[in-house]
Amino acid sequence: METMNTASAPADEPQWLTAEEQRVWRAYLHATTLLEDHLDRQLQRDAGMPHIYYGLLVGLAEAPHRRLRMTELAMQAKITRSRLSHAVARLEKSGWVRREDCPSDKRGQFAVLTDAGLEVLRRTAPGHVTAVRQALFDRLTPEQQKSLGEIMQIVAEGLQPNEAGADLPWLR
Amino acid sequence: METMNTASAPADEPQWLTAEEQRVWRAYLHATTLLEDHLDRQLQRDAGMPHIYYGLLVGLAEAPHRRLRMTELAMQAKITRSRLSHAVARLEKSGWVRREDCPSDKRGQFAVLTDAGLEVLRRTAPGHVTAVRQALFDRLTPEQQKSLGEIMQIVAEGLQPNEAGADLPWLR
DNA sequence: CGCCTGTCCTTGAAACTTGAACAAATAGGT
DNA sequence: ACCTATTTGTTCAAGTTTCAAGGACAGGCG
Repeated sequence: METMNTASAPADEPQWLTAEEQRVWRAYLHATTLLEDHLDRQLQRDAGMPHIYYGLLVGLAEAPHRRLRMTELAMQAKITRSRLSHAVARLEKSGWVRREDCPSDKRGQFAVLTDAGLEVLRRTAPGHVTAVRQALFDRLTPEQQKSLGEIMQIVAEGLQPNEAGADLPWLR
Repeated sequence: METMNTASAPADEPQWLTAEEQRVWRAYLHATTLLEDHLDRQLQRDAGMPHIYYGLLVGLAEAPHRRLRMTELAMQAKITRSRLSHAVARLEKSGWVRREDCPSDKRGQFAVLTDAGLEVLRRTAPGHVTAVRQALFDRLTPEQQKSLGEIMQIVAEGLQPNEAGADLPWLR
C-alpha cells in the first residue's frame, strides 16, 4: 500500500512512494528479513540462542569487566529494558550470564558474562562471522560496503537522535 | 565477537571482520532493528497490527482478486507457512482477512482481503508511507537510495536463490 | 527530614514466533 | 489401480516479545 498512484501528489494526497522507491523499499524489507532469519537459525542451531541474545553476550564480552549495567546493555543492543530483563533471565538459566548487584546504586544490576558464556562465544563466533561474510560482505564491492555503512549510520542516527558518534551533534 | 583480532589471519584462524567491516555491520544491525521497531510501533498504534501483518494485507490488496494461496502469500512475505497460518487466524479474528477453500486443490486455502481489510489499509497507508519516508528516503540522497536498492537486491538474492527476477537464473 | 519526581529493573499476561509433527490431498511413477 | 514421495496447511508446545503496572531506590528541594 505504499503502492498506489504514480502521478503527482495533489494537495492533501499523501506522498506515495515512486516506483523506484518501492523497489528499493521492498528489496530492503526482503533482504533484512531474510538475513535476520538466516542468522537467527544459524545461531539457534550452532549456539543455542537467537541472534539478539548472541549480541548481548558480545556486548558483555567487550565491556570492561565483562559486565554492564542492565540499562547500558539494553541501549547497546537497542532493545527495551523489559525485553532485556527476560533475555538475561533466560541466559542466566543457560549459565552464560550472571547477575550482580551494583554496590553504589541499590536499584542497579550488572549483567556479567560467565566463563561458560565466554566459552560459547569462542566456540561459535567463527561460524557466525563466516555466515555474516557469506551473506553480506562477500557479495558486496568495497564501494558498496562503504556506502552501506554510511546509509545505515544515517538511518540509525535519524531514529535515535543522540548516541555520541564521531561528531558531537549537540554542539551543532 | 566479530570483534577479535585486527591482524592478518594465520592459517586456520577464522577470517574476522576488519575494523571497518565491524563498523558497517554494527551500523546495519542498529539501523535495521531501530527501523523495524519504529515501524512496528507506528503500525501497532495506528493500525492495530504489527508491520509484518500489514505487509500481508498489502500483499493481498495487490493480488488479482485480493486473494492469494497461503503458500504464495507466505513466500511473498518471506515467512514460514506456520507463521502465516497463525497470522491469518489473527487477521481473520480482526475481520480483515477471510479464508476460502481452493476448488481445484482440496488441500488449498485462499487468504482473501475483506472490505474491512481494504478499508484499514486505505486509512493507515498514508501515515505508514510518511513514516517510511521520514525514517529512510528523506534522509538519503538519490545516489544512496539507488545504492541501497542494489545492495539489498544482492543480499536478498544471495539468501534466496531463485525468485525470478529480471533475468532467469535457471537458464544460466 | 519528608516529599516529590524520575530512574532502574522486574513482573505478569497476552500476543507473537518457532520447529517439529501431523492429516489430507496430490503427483509420479510402476 | 497402487504405492510412495511430495505438497499444503494446521496444530501443539516451548520460547520470545510486548505493554502496562509496579516496587525499590536516588536526587532534589522546601
